[in-house]
Parts: sequence; structure tokens; C-alpha cells
Amino acid sequence: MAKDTPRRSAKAPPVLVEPDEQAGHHRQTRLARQTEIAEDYVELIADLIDSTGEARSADISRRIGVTHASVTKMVARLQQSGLVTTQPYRAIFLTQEGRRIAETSRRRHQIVVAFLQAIGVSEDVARADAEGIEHHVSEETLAAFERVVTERGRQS
Amino acid sequence: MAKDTPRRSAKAPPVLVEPDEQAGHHRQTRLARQTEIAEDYVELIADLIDSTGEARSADISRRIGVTHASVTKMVARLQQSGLVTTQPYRAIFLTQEGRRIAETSRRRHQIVVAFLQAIGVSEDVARADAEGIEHHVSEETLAAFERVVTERGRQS
DNA sequence: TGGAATATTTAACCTTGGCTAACTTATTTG
DNA sequence: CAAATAAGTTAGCCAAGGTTAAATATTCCA
Repeated sequence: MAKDTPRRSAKAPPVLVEPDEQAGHHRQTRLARQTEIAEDYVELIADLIDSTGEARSADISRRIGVTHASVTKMVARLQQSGLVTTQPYRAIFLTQEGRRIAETSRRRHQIVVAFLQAIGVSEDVARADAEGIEHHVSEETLAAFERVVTERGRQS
Repeated sequence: MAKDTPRRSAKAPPVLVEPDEQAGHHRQTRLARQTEIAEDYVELIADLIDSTGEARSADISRRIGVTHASVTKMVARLQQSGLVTTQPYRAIFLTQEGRRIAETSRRRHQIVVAFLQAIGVSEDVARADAEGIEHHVSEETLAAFERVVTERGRQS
């Protein structure tokens, strides 16, 4: 019975990074992942309302690239969470709370896009990457991004 | 019967951003979200192997902050995807493909952390934010990050 | 060597966020 | 104004990633 792969090392091996700290970071990231989809929808709904006067699910599904049915389901969930209000076959509106989240998301989004462009990323890629990055940027990092934007804006 | 919220606007409203393009970005982001968990696991497994000689699920669960059971399930999925190999009650190893992905992830991770610190983000926050950001950084953006790191490294 | 202590797996469940297909309701237009 | 078209909803499905609780393996040590 060849025991080719020892199941467990005999002694506790040395550790490079603090496990708890690392777990905390991962937990934090997992939490951010839970809210980012909702944020994407809310941000988009705000944009639609501001630019066209109302948010309709057909537009949302076109912009976000999912089916009508998925939008309906997601909107129902957003309503449950108190971020939007809507009635069957009617347009979608943001609640106070939804509007607040939309504003925060939008601000972050704009800063991230401006920042990426400031360090030389092309507009299209900046927009694409920002969509994913924005949800994982802490206040501290956001502040750093802003500094870079104003710095580079001045020096060019 | 007051019709207070018109269900649909009479005319097609003007659009600010190209819907298709925006949908493409969101689709791309959704795709990245599908792989990021796997990447986190693979990256961590590689770190454990390199630093302690083997990756055991107890360590993974401690570092990543989920239960043992979740790790077992995820490792089974990684095996299905051909990224790791393992046998019941034995340690976990990376396949060629798994190792490749781990290297790519690690490189990106390191660049993102170094970059954030270069623009003035504290080490702990840099590590935490990088965990979420790294999966959404395109090659173009990564290159821009590297440029900033070398620039700032030189000038200080 | 035989438990005690650890580690791992299994089973059953939950939520999220997609999908398709079929159906209903509004809007527009001939 | 009725029929065609567009928009929205509902139902049933799926996979991913989590969870707890209970069962099973392995290792260590007295």
C-alpha cells in the first residue's frame, strides 16, 4: 500500500500571511459581491430616469444584457429590499434609499472611469473595467484615485 | 381611474450611452464574476503549496473564511474543471492548467497591491481591495498599473 | 494499540441570478 | 377600432456558493 501523498504534514508549517486577516479580506470581498448586482441595477435605473424620464424593464434588459424575465425578477427583489417601487406593467422608480445608493455608485463609477483614463487606459476599456472594479473600491482607495485624477489633470 | 404613471413614453427617448456597448461591458463583468471565486481558491491553493508544501482543506477554509464543507464542494468543482487533483482525505494539488491560472492570478494580485500602495493606499486596505479588484483588471489596465508602479518607484 | 482529537466528507437545505416558454397587458397603426 | 406588435409577467428549470448537522477517516499520543 504505497502512501505516495502524505495526507497531512507532521508538524504545523510556518505561515506567511496572517490567516485571520486574509479570511477577513475574503469575507469582505464576498460581501461586496453580494451587493454589486443590485448596485448595477439601481445605478442603471437612475441613469435611465435621469436621461429619459423613466426606467422601463425593456431598456434595463437591453443595457444590462439579460432577458426581460431576469429583469422582472431582479426588480421584484429590489422592491423587497426597499430600493425601488413599481406596479405591474408600469415604470420603475427609486425609493429614497435607492436614490442614495445610486448616487454613491454613480460617483464611484465616475471617479474610477476618470482615474483609469488619467493613468492612460483607453476610454472603452476604462468603462468596461470600471464596471467590475467600482464595487470593490474602499473610501480610502477612492480618495487615492481622486488625488491621482486631480494631479494628472493639472500637470498635463 | 387616475393614470398617474404612464406605462410607456409615447416616443423613443434619446439615449446617452450606446446600449449595446454598455450591455457588452456588463456581460463581460458577469463573465469575470463567474471565474473569480475559482481563481481565489486556486491562487490560495498555490500559496499554500508553495509556503507549506501542501494545501489542505482546513487551511483553505481558515484562510478564505468559509466552512470546511464549502471548501470540499468547491474543490470537487475545481477538480471537475480540471484545475486541481485530489483524493478523499488527501491533500489538494494543482494541475498544469491550475498552476497556470494561479501564476496569472498571483502576478495580477501582486501588481494590484503594489499599485495601490504606490498611489498612497495603506497596506492593509490595499490587500483587501486588491482581493476584489484583481479579477476585473484587463491586460491594458494592468499594464497601466505597472507603469505607475515603476514611475513612482523611481521618483521617490 | 486503542482512544481522543482532528480533519474530511456527505446530505439536505437556502438564496441569488440567470435562462426558456407560455401567457397577459399595453400601445400603435392600418 | 381591431389587429399586430411590443412590453411585462409567471412558472419551472438550472448552476453556483454558501450553510448546518451528522457520519466517517486519519493521526497522534499515552
